[in-house]
Amino acid sequence: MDNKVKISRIQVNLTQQQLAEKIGVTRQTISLIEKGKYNPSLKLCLDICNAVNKTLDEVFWIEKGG
Amino acid sequence: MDNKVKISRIQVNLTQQQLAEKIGVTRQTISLIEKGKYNPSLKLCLDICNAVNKTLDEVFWIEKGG
DNA sequence: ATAAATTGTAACATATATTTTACATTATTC
DNA sequence: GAATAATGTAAAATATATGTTACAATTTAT
Repeated sequence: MDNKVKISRIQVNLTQQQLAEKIGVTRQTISLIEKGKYNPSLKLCLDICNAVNKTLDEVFWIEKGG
Repeated sequence: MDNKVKISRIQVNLTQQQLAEKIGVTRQTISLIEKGKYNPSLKLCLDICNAVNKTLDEVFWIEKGG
């Protein structure tokens, strides 16, 4: 479950805490998603995208092999 | 929770049942997602995209007002 | 119009995302 | 290097996605 949440978050200068609050979710949830240990809901993905000004593809799409 | 699963599925000539089997999920799950009554997991979204040859943005991204 | 296929939906069971609380570790600032 | 902020992580509780079974409604083909 790889993604680009962490890099996207840093690009808009948000801490996990701040992003979490902005979205209305727990800091732990953000942390686990960034670590790839959660399988987040679509709604949460969309909220994250919104907060970091990117689209789903930009944050959660992983190009398949080479 | 609007999306384009139904139209995407029809474009590749799959029934809900067939899509469900291809993904390894229940027909009901597909039905409810198409109806916008579920908030699917990212993994499931990715599986669906895979099955219908589209990206996350193409299937699950909703342009905001405008 | 009838039969068959496809889809909608409901109740209950199960798996798992998310919360809460709490503490340990790592990075940052002074 | 000490203090502070930021992050990683764990256990237990809760919310909710998904499975199972079953049946109704709708669509498609004959």
